[in-house]
Parts: sequence; structure tokens; C-alpha cells
Amino acid sequence: MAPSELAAVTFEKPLPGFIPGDLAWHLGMILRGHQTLFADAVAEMPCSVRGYQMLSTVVHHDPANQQALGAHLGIDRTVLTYLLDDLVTAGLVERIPAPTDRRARKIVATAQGLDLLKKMEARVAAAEQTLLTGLDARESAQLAGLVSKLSMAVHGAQPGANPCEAMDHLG
Amino acid sequence: MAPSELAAVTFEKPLPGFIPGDLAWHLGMILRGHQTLFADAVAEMPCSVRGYQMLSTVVHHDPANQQALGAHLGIDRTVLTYLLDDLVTAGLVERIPAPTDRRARKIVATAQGLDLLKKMEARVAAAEQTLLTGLDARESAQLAGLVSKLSMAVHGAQPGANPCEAMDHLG
DNA sequence: AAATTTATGTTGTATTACAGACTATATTCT
DNA sequence: AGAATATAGTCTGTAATACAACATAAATTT
Repeated sequence: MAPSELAAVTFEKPLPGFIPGDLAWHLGMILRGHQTLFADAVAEMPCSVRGYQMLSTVVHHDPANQQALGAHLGIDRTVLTYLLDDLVTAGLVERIPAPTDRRARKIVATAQGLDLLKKMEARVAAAEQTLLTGLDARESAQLAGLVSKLSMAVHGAQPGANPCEAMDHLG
Repeated sequence: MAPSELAAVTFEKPLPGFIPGDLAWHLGMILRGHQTLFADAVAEMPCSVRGYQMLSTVVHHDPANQQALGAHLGIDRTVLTYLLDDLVTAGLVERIPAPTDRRARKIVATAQGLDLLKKMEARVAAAEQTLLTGLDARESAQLAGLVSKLSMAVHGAQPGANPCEAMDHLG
């Protein structure tokens, strides 16, 4: 990185009143607070937040195989194996042979899984509302838009983004 | 994003087109992307991102003791002990007896720590810029404002907020 | 001055992620 | 077609990490 770039960058900081690194602190704080509310909301779910996220992804994004699911959530494949085991044991999802590839397994939600997801979604939505209590409606919507836009940009810039690309265009 | 959409959205769901839990996904994605850039930027720093955050907090917020530092960063006190050990070993900070309380230790940066921090801050600022590449200047500033406001609200709602309150009013 | 609380440090333990090896199937190359 | 290589998933062992429980010293309360 050229020193001249650094100088330029430091000079036009888009985050007035921010100490470098503050963005991470704020994001971390929000995520921590969210995590707490979230975990509380999905307490019944095996594997807590990640259990919910896996189930939700399976239902709403219909990933072709475990890898796609893992890539979408940033979960390592070896980790995914035992997380999914828990969901299977709880009867929320099933591993069925993928139609197109006999190596792969497709994860599908059971009726029970769909039921639980529906119940959990109401609670999660409420938790998100609670988190956003500090902002008014206009600000919340603004934040949602910006966060969504930025995460897509980040997502696109990530090297490991490929496996979920197909999935991410559904929406 | 059209402002008209925003208004329509306000009354129940503040997050149009969001599946419940998407907020966490987006935040997680951003934080993960940020973490990668951040870790890369502060590679020289012991304890990586948290090392930077501890040093930055010590310098910019001057916490009265380790507890305050830990609370600010959401780090358990037993964990803080060995993280700080690393920074001390690296000669970046010192534990000095707190003037007001002989039980407590005040963490102060060494000259070397200040030097390194200064260097790291330039890189961290650049990393934040890079992260925000997907947004234009106005959006970045908007996001920074919203994130800051929300994190403060979350922070205030947290039970463990007390120890850092004094610090957080400094700016 | 005894009891309680607070700040920090230490030790042991349980969780967790991940690297590496392995099987089965797909794909590519010659 | 057959060989070589790549990919999906699982399993095993290891290393990192957080945290609970205990210990110590000093402050605060009763």
C-alpha cells in the first residue's frame, strides 16, 4: 500500500468522530446485543442461533448441498456435520441423497422443522424489533437497507463466496 | 432505496424483504468481512484484533482498571488477564498500580505501544475504508451514524453496561 | 474488627473449530 | 476406456478458547 494512499485516506475520513476501529466496536456491540436477544428467542432450537440460521436457510434458500449451506453461513464443513446431526436428531431436518450428485446430501426440513421455524420466526422478528428500539422506523429501514447493501458488497468480495452465489440470487 | 418504500414499511416490519434473522446474517457477513481486513491490517499486533482494540481503548478511553477495559470490549476478566500478559510481554502496555485503589491495576501504553498504535491506526482506517467501498460517501456516513446510535442504545440496555459508563461519556 | 464486596490472578475443564486422513462419487485428461 | 484429479461428506485427534471455581489482597460496610 502506497503511503500517499494512506495519507489521502486518513485525510478524508468518512467517519467523523470515529477512532479507527470504532466501526468494529459498534458492529460488535450491536451483534452481541442481537445475539443475546436472538439466543433467547430461539432457546428451544438445538444449536441455538446457528440451528435457527441453518433451518431458515434450508427452508428459504434451499441450498443444493451441505457445502452451499455452510458457505452461506460461514460454517466449516466439518463443523456443519455435527451441527446438522443435532438438527437431524431433533427431527427438524433430514439428509436425503441429492438428486443430481450421489456424493452430496440435500438437507430438507421436516414438517416438524417447518412448524418450529414458523414459531421461531415470529420470535426472531420480535427480537429484531426489540434490538431496533433505539432507532425510529425511518432509521431502522435506512439501516436495514445500508446493511443489506454493504453485506452484499462484502459477500461479493469474499473469496469463498462462490458456492452460495446461485443461492443468493433467489431472495 | 426509494423513500416511499420506507414510509410504507414502517408500521409493522421495519425490514422489508427481510426474512426474520436476516439482520443477523447481514451483520455477521459485514463483521466477518471486516474482521478479515482488520486482522490483516493489524497482523503485527499481538492478539490481533483484540490486541489492537485493547491498546486503542487504553489510549483513547483511559479505563480506570482492567474491569472497565474488559467490560468495554466484552472480554471476560479471566481472559483479559492472559491477553494483557501478551501485550505486556510485547512491551506495548504496562500494568501499574492504580493510584486510587491498590487492588486495581491501571493499564498504560508504553512509548512503543503508542508508536505501534499510531502505525496500526492508519492501516485500520484504510481497512475500514476498504470495507465501505460498496457504499458511497453519503451512505457511509449515514451508516456510521446509525450504527453508532444503535450501538449506544444496545449498550445502554445491556446489564453489564455499568462499568464502562463513565468511560463512554468521554468520547 | 468482623463480614462482605471488589479487583485481579490461577488452575482445571469443557467446548469448539479445524487440520488431516478416509470413503465414495464425479469430472477431466490422455 | 482407464487413469488422474477433484469434490462432498464424515471421522478422529489436537489445539485454541472461554469460563467456572478457587485464591488473594484490599477496600467497604456493619
